[in-house]
Amino acid sequence: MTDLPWNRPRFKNWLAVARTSALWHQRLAADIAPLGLRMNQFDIMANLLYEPGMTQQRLAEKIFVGRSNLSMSLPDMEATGWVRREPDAEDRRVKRLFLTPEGESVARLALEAECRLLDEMMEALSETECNQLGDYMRRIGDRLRAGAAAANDAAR
Amino acid sequence: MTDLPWNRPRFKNWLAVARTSALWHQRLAADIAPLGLRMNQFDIMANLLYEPGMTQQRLAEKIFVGRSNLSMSLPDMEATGWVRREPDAEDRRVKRLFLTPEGESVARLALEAECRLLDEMMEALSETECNQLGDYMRRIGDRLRAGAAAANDAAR
DNA sequence: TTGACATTGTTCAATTTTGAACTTTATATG
DNA sequence: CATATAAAGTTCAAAATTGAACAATGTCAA
Repeated sequence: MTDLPWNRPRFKNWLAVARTSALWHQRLAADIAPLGLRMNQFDIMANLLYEPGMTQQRLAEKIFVGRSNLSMSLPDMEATGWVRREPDAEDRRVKRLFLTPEGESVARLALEAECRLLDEMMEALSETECNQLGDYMRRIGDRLRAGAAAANDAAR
Repeated sequence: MTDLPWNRPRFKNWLAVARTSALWHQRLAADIAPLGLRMNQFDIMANLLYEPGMTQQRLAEKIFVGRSNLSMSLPDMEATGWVRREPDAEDRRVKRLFLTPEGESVARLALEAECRLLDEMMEALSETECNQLGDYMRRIGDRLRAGAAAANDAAR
């Protein structure tokens, strides 16, 4: 492969994925900013709304961030009154994370904003196409995770 | 909308897009790290390989980053010997960006790594499906851009 | 039980990223 | 022409993010 990959189908098509995701990230960030939320915080809160009681460790993995990131940002969110951390009864190392009522209502507002954006952009696809899109991305994601695990094993 | 959106098709499917993109970002970052490249630098160099002579302004837009970001990182990359900046003849405000020969060879290596990763993960899709994926994402991207433009006009 | 190892979360300094103010140059309008 | 406004790039301090070292707790095998 000495010539450039921009006309390879896989490359070109994935570029559309990467670009559109980045654009979406930017738009969503703008849409939730009025709520006083940054993307990082939104990720945290949406995950806690979906799965209350998460561990910091688990949350960090889900949002692709280091553990220290949460150690830095959670105290702020706790001070703001959005998040509550309570020590686990069984394992005294772990802290379990919950949204406060105020945190939950902010999270719901942000999710509504996300849904509005989603509705706007997903108008471009039929429901069938939308489902196909999800299917394709899940399949690719599975491959990626398998590859990451293999690379991990090799490094071990 | 008082109940949670996780079982809405649009939400669920887009979540797969967001998650898989993030995972891909992480894997690619790991794969190019041995070349001494960070993702930000890779984005810069790949774009300059594709379109030499870009303006800093234009490059910043393409990689979704502020102008100051480039003002900070380009001098480093120039010092490393990967990038060259030359003043535009017609407009003395702009600097045009080029890869040096060494920069180009690093960029090509990184692109090869990206192609390997792409081949690995795109095995999950047939060529038709891969093209559909690109098509869907381009259509969504168009919608997003239209919406962003509208929001911009409204703010004006 | 002990000792080695793994896991969870924190700390802290270093790196990266950002946004606002600024300089310089170009463009448009009266 | 003169003046106002816009655009390109830089600077700088503030904010966000990271990774490595660390403390505390849990696990497992001998």
